[in-house]
Amino acid sequence: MCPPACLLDMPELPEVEVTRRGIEPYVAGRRVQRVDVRNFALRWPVPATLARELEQRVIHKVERRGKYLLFELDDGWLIVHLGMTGTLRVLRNLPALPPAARHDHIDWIFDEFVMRFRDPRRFGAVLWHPRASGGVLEHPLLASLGVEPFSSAFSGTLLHRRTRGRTVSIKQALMAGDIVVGVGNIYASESLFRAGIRPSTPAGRVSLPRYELLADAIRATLAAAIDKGGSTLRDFVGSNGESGYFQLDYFVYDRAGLPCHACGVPIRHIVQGQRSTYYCTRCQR
DNA sequence: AGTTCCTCCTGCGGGC
DNA sequence: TGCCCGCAGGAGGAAC
Repeated sequence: MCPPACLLDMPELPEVEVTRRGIEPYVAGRRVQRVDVRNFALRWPVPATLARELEQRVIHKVERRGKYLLFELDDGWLIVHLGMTGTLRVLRNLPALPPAARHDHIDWIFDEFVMRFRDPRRFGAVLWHPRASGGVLEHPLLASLGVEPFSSAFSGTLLHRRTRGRTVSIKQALMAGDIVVGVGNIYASESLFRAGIRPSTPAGRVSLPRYELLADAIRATLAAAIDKGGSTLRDFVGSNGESGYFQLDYFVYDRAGLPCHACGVPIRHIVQGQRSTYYCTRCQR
């Protein structure tokens, strides 16, 4: 069972979006003075040229695609994925800048603040995509991603169409990221509860009306999490080294054996694709 | 093409 | 108290 502290360290789309909103006002339009890479061994090696590409260059804006953060510069994009335990923080109190701790792998040093990447488990990634290689969405990691859940392209119809003939469970199909992005392990369980769909149902056997409910449930779940994060945004951008991640009151996630908030039946825990799933045996059929 | 399995890494908790 | 072991997880990539 995942201990509570672990839950605070799992960035899904809402956490990534809240991070983007937290740092964008600081870095947009600002010039990177220096880049300090202390550990190049993330999920993929940090490019040896990272400092050379970024130093003395201006970051124009910060966008998000799925769970990837995209920092646009003149000559290319800095791509950051937070993995499981990654955080990006803005440290403004330079005279009292905390010394880099064991898992503080990269600092981007600006005139008036430092942006620091911490990632204890190093499942995160920090990459560079030169403009000469095309738009950032052509990057191999981004090119085949599914649609954004808040875009007009995302709908029950899309979920229905893209799952015809698929035998994989609906929960695993949601998490795969090739149909819709940003629905990780926690919010997959939560969204399926809201939609009243059993996570083990083969994706190809979920009806269109139920997919319409699911699309709404996914948007509602993610939006609620982003709102919650927005209300605690100040905790993200501070001078201390705390995580700052937020946590919704989950309907089912990590609540094995506890009563369903809707009907009181104990929440069940199963494993799908080596990942924990939680659901209500009465509310989800 | 679709599905399943493996892998990276560290912190935490259980068992002794 | 301390040590060893096993597990969790995002998601790409290999193997069917």
